[in-house]
Amino acid sequence: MTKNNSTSIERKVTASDVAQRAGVSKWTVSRAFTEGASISPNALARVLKAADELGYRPNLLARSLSKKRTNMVGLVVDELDNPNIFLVLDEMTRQLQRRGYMSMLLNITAEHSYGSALSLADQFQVDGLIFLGTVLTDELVRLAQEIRHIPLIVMYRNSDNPDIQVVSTDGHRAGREIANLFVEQGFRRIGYMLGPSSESTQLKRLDGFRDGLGEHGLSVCTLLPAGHYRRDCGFAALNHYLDSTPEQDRIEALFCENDILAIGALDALRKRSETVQLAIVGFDDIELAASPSYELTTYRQPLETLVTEVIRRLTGQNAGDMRRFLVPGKLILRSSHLRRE
Amino acid sequence: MTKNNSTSIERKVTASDVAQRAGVSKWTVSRAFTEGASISPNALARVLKAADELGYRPNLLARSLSKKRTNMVGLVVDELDNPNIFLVLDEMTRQLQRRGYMSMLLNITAEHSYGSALSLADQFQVDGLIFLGTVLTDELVRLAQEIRHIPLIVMYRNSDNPDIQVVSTDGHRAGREIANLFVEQGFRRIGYMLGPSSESTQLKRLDGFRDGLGEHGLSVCTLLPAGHYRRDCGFAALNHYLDSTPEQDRIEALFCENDILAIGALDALRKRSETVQLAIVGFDDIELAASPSYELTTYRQPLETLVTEVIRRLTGQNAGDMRRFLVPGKLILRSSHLRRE
DNA sequence: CGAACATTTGCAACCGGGTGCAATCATTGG
DNA sequence: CCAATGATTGCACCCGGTTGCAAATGTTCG
Repeated sequence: MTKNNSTSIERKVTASDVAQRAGVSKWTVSRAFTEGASISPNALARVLKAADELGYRPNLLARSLSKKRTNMVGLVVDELDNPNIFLVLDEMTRQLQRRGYMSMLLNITAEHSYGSALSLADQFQVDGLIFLGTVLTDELVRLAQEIRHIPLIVMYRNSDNPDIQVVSTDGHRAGREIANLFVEQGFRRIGYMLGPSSESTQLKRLDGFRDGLGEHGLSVCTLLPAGHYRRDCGFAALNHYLDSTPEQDRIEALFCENDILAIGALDALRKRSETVQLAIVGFDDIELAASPSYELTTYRQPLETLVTEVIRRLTGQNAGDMRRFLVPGKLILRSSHLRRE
Repeated sequence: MTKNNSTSIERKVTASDVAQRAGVSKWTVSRAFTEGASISPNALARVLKAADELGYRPNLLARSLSKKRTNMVGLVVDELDNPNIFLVLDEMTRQLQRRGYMSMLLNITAEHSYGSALSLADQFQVDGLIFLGTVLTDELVRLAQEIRHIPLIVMYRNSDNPDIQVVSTDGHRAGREIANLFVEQGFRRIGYMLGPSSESTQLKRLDGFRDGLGEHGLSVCTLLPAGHYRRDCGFAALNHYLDSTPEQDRIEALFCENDILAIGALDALRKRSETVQLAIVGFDDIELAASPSYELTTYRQPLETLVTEVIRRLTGQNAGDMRRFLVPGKLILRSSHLRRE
């Protein structure tokens, strides 16, 4: 972009300014910046030259006013303390930007901000709402639907609401794979640590885990509720269990609903004075899982595939009419699932 | 909001619709939604009633077109893998939302996306750019300045560019405090692990650390460059140092530029077969620092204060003309800074 | 060379609100 | 009771683009 030394402190350059300089009408300028519009090569060149000299960039808000689309999407987030969300945000914002979309972060961590956050998104005319690992309460869904018809997509979770598209890892299948892993290791007394219950039901991991164990005549013998997806909650949950369960009654293996809980659980094992035999598997494969402090066996979700699919749906290219898009992830074997020596 | 059962699939409700229903002109509707506008209590009530019945919400994009402000701010982020950014994003988006601002996430992780990301922000007419723990390269600053005059604020870093406001923890002071801590513990051979060098110079932690040691006749005897703020980089950096340094020559204490590096360093200690005597201190106080696996002594930045100040400046209430706002943080003592038994 | 068709380009109107001013209405007071 | 004063309200026009249509220009071919 050529340096504009005369009027850089002035107001924004508009299409009319460019038009005047290029000797065309402002409508022609508009066409120059519209893909596939009817414009002569000559006019196009003159407009682009003038635009470059003036440092012109179209005002997307004005454009959005007449077009129906704003190219802004709301990313609804409620667990900014779960490290997994980082990976997702990174990939998602990057792919969105590459396609000219702007990501608006909607933080609904504070309970009372449900309504105000969605209302704000509505007023800013977002093209769609993407729920990233968000607890989809009925209240939240109801509020989202009050916004004029835009795609509502939940990623990393499931939902039975017919108005919400689901793009997620196949939690049921993942649960079964992990059940098989434990069975192969010869464990028989097996537990499951779950997060916020409303959320757990949307993940289907527990269902698959139960079914998988069932196929071998086993069942989940202990459920450890952790309350939130936070390391300290996982820590406390397992600690409490160990405190209140005599050694001979304890589970031998534990599947934690996600990595941050599993890491809390591993911390609990480390912290105790006695040595506890307990195999642990997590979910997500966050960076820390690879740490030599944890060596966590876990299940990696196909992030890039999921994000791509979310954006396809967002831009209305949803092939077929499948409301749900479920893909398998990949088991990442480290050492935490092994019987300890 | 009253259920609107007749036209919920229709286009958006506009001010004119509300006006018609309330029996006033659309300008009166506009006034009803403008703080401090001149409108009779009677008209206000009628408009609000009609608006509620129709589910009307003003179109903020249209409003932005005539007003000068958009109430959208760009959050520029480039290290979505440093856990500390979570805390910041959470606090920042929450405070912004509370004031009716929308946060646009600008991910500039991929080098080539510098320009396109900022250009996008420009076209969306953001009211300001906040650099959250971002490497402020000259190139980035130049691009940002090409946008028409809006506040540019860097948080968590320093900058000498006169056009950029700085809101940050006093890194120099923090470095001195940590130097004193090590000196009190009786350490004499002391090292420092730094991240990307361009960034390190903006933090001033090393300068303060050096000065602090200098006051006791000591100096930083080893610099460990980690390349990036990532756990595996911290891990590799310390590992490499230990591999290449005979035991008697090694440092006794190490200040890592942030927690995630420190955690990598602690992982390196854990992973080694021999026991290494090395006290470690980090910076940020991320959640994981409290883990019993790490017990990391660290330095907590006054997040809420910083965010509040950023928003004050963003909204143009910058009292006085101080370009820099530097506040002290707080040393959090755990056990990693102690001489190991 | 001129009719028939294809490309370009300009124009009025519009997207959904906001601004400044003038017209209208309601009070107040002489 | 009527003029002066202040509070409300309506209106034309603007913000910076886009759309649909018609006029203008260019091209093809009998």
